[in-house]
Amino acid sequence: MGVIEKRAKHKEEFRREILDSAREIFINDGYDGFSMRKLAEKIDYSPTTIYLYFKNKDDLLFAICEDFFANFFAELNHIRSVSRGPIETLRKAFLYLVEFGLKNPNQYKLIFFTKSVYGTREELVEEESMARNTYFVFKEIVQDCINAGKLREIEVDVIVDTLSIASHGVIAKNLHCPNFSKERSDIVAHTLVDVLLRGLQK
Amino acid sequence: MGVIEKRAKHKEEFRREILDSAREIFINDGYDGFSMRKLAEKIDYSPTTIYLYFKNKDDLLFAICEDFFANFFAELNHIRSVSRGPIETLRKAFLYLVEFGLKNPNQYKLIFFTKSVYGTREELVEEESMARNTYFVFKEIVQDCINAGKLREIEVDVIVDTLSIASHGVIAKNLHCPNFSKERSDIVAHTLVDVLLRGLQK
DNA sequence: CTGTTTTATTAACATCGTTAATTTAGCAAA
DNA sequence: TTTGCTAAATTAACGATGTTAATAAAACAG
Repeated sequence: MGVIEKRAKHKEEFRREILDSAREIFINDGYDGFSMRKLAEKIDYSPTTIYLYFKNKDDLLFAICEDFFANFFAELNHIRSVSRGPIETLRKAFLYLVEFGLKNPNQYKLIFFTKSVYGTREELVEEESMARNTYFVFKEIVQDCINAGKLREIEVDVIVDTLSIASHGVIAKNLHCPNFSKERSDIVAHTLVDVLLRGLQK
Repeated sequence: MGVIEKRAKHKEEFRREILDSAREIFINDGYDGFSMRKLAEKIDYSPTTIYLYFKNKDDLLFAICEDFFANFFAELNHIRSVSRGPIETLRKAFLYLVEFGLKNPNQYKLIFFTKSVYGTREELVEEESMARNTYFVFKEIVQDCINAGKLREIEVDVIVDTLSIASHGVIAKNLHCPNFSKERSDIVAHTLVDVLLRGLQK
């Protein structure tokens, strides 16, 4: 790209381009491997230019997380609208998260393990964000199962936590044991889901 | 400590002192928060002195991991020698790991989530290390249960993985949700252990 | 006391995130 | 077209990082 055309871009469009390049580096090289200078070189601008569009490195990570949760949020609503019962909804919702993690372990790690992007749960709930919206929908999906009398009467948040524990564990294992094959990851994950849901049902 | 006495120390003793200080910083400030200069200031030596005892930052982390696995290894052997059946051994062994994680989440994170200190499983198995020894003992404990006919006939490594998945998940959850209380962490962890072991038994 | 080895330090290099000061381009009004 | 303003981008720099090279100081063996 020539020097002259640099000015032609609109702000939002360019911001998106930066974000997409940033995500690539973050995913490939991890949080530590990412650097503003590396990103600058990739988009062919000077490092300081990035600061005109993002506050700092963590602001870039935050934007990437919000992107993810926006997609997850939409997917949860879609699943909810097409599936035929609360348990089926829950199973699909949970499997979507795990399968995303298995397909994109580095991104999963980036979002859930690298930094406490959204702070404590209280802080998460206080401030408006796509992560907050997603948390509420997931909780509602579990609550629907309880209301329909399909689950043993366990505190909603405990169930949500148990499921996210399982998901986090699968991906953590996947990340820590690189020669844990794709197929067995899938098998273990599905087995875990079945066991958990059966264990939770009446 | 005065300047003159610095020479009085023996190599091994000093190395141990550095390591203990390093662990404190690693645990309190995380992998990123740790710096050679910070450690140097803490032990009241110049940064480069550390390089006489450790190859680099990651070598310090490696030594800390080996320390942990040495303890874990000894504990597993002890549990094995005092418990009365293979299933009880497995339950205790697994609970020891999870409870260590709940008591020392930052250290657990440091060891299992921060870096791939030991590489792939093949690499882990190839090179002699306390982590390698620990892995083999844990696997043996599971194998003992299978040999005693106490478990459904599932591949040993799958069971080992499933258990470590659960453990990793509990700690990951604990780290990511700071106001996940100690009590509920314990409850969820123990529930998970029971469910898993019951699900695995015939 | 001398020579060698061990231990520690100072200085420096390359890289990082980030800020301040400055230049350049685009555009509207005179 | 020229003037002035604003937005966009850059250069230079600061402080901090991991790490290496060169050097000084202490400990010790002969």
